[in-house]
Amino acid sequence: MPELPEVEVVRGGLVDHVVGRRIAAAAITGTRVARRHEAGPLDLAARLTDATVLSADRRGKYLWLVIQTPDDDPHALVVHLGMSGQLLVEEAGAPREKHLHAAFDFDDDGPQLRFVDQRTFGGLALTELVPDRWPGSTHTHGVPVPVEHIGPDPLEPAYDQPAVVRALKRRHTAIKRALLDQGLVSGVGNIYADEALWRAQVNPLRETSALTKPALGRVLDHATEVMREALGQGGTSFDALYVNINGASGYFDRSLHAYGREGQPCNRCGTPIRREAFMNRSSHYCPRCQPRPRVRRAITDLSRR
DNA sequence: AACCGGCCCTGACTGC
DNA sequence: TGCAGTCAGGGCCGGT
Repeated sequence: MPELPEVEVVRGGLVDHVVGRRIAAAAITGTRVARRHEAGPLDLAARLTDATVLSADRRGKYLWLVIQTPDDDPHALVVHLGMSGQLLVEEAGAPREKHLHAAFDFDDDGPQLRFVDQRTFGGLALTELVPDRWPGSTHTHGVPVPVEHIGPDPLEPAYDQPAVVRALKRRHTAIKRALLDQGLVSGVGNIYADEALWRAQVNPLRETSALTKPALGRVLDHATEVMREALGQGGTSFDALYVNINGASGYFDRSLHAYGREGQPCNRCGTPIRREAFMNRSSHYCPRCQPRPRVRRAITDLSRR
């Protein structure tokens, strides 16, 4: 499941293998992959033809190629990998993958760029670039319109952790839901949210406004740290012609303390890790190190009156 | 306005 | 063996 570290690995692959090349032909299969491109798949393919890739950029889990056509301003080809999306760099003659949705040929006759996605939660869209509203932004071409509402991720200079802590203090929602809200801080998905909360010893259901600012800071510090560690390991595991999202699989095996460990002993205290349904997902936590919040007194009192 | 739940999608797995 | 049901979850959308 691509979260920030996996998407960053893919971005690095695009920098190495795609940036600087000119698209000669784009083939989009079906309509679902381009559902966020309002003008449809044929328009998307047509407008990418003869476009030169200027850069590969990322914020959180959003990835985009800045492309330049001869008679237009730079635009963004936004790529979201969703749950199962992959970008592959392969020879044009390579067998078609079962869930191949898009293929790009380049005018240097080098390898193709392909978008493969089994579950098509991901997709492609060509959008305008707008100035980034966050101070300290390093996105020199701006950000795509669909990324405007996405908060900076912890690995970019525009990330302002004290500001995020202040925003969390004003929220009245569970800390895990807040971590998964990409508008506040981006890049954290279900796996790293569970890991960060385990490391910080905070229950996923704790109210953000009820946590102290130092505790909120610790949660964010751990989220940042766990993603940095995953990136450090994931970045070593793809070869030259294969830009893969699965760089973190080895990391999962060795380093996860909470996610996917239901019933196994907590690595701090030995208590079996518990899994609970939350937001149509699962939360994994140690019931001893991360005790459930007490009854929400204010809400309970109100309901009794 | 903030918050929350439902939905999309397909392959792997489980239980009868 | 086959088949129905469940699970995985990022992001968007609509209801409260």
